[in-house]
Amino acid sequence: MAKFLTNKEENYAQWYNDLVIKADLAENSAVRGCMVIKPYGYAIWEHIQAQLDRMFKATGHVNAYFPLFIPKSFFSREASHVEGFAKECAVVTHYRLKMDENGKGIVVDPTAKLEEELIVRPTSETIIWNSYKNWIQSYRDLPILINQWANVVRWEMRTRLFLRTAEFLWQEGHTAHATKEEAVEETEKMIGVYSDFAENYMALPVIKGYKTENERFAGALDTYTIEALMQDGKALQAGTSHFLGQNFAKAFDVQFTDKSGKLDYVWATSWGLSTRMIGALIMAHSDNHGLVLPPKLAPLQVVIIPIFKADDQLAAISVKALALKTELEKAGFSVKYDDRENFKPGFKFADSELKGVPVRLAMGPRDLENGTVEVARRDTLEKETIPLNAVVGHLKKLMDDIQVNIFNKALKFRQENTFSIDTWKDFLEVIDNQGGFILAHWDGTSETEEKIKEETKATIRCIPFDAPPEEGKCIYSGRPSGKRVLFARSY
RNA sequence: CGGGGUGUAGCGCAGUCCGGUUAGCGCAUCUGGUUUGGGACCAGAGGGUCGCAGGUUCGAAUCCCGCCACCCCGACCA
Repeated sequence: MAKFLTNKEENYAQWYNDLVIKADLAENSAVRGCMVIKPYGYAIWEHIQAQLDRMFKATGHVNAYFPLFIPKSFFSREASHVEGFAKECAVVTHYRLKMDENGKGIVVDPTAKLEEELIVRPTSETIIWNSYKNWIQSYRDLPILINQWANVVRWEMRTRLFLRTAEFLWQEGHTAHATKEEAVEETEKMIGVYSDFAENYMALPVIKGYKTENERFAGALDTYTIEALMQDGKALQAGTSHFLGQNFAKAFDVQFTDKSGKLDYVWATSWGLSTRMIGALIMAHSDNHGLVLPPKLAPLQVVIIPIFKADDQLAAISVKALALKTELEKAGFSVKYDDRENFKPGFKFADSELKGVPVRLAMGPRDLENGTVEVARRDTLEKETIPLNAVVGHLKKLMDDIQVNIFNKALKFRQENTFSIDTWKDFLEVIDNQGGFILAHWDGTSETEEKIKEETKATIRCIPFDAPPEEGKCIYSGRPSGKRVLFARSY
């Protein structure tokens, strides 16, 4: 079965790579570390975008667009921000090429050196706050609630399709507020939007929490995260929301007059979610047959496959199948009729599974005779035959079932792979042998966190929002701790 | 950026150690025919700057030098 894919039990990393390529989501490009997102993969991103965009608008945000290039001087304004990103920035130094004087090829024109070098944005806080400075004078100008859909560049050493690429697509929200409380509320609201999106659209259960100081965004006072567990027991940070305090306002001198006429710095947040989510989607749900996509994000929800011997048979089936396609489309499903004549049904079945189409309908002579259609669901691979006139109603319910089922499956997996650990010995045992999430006590110091990372490669993924107070001793140092934090090896 | 591996037709590979006809094989593609309820078969055809650039040689996919890309493992990160 699935002879074109590496089994995920055999080699999970290879299975992932195979799947991205074979399902036609993306491929490597001629540029180191950069991927080509192919139409099928991009369609998934478009669904992610469309839904998130609706959710951003519903929470009062508007879209805008800021430049790809950031003057180097802007970058150095916020100290910890520069430090965080300096090592992975692409820099534009020249603005012109010319023909090589020795006649061969084209070279950078050394006379066209930029006076001030430009950084290709790894994130846009600085360029955006430089604009906000001009937009904000009074409390009446606040809040500013802007999102941008953009590409960013982070010069990564080691890349993997979707999970970590030198250039990736994302959205970044950047908001400005009059009060700390309002900014914190925004930060919380947006991690809530992400978690709602992850769980209800991606069918991906996530744990919301605070990042530790070590794992925090460069320049943030507080970073909130949603953490998901992949099928190989590694964690993946699926979205982050940052409370930036007044750091960027101070760096760019953005002050406003409040109601009482007093001058104060503006409070900021930023939040982002990237094409990495597609990697999460793959690793959370898919199997050895291929992708498993949640109906709410699948580019194609239903594929109809005709089964026929002779041309006149195909013609008869096509009439019914196309009528069904129209009916399903009217009901809001995205449907493809796969009447390619150069492939046998078996191939098409396998192909629809590889691509993760949630529901497959097969229609052959038998069905024509009986007025039925065969319905196969991708998540469980179960098949059943139902009357043609009941298909629309059936699929409406089935799509919901699939959406819920893959969420529950992922949730069950997470529950079975989350361990409450109290001794260092058990911690090592679990990290090395099964992976997964570990809930354990931690003394709250960066030193301990570093030591644990060095010795086990596990990091604190987050301090869960809902971690109940519980007296205990740090798993590593034995010092007192007031609650458990979430450890895992991560992507 | 360090260690290891790979690069030969669209894809997967053999050939490279030990240089020597016209660079092969499978899949895919095209044509014709037979097929079609879980990855069809037969016959024929097309498709190659052997990753790129130098060098050694009468002769280089093969040997030498440099570069590039990808994969795996580390360090760094969303």
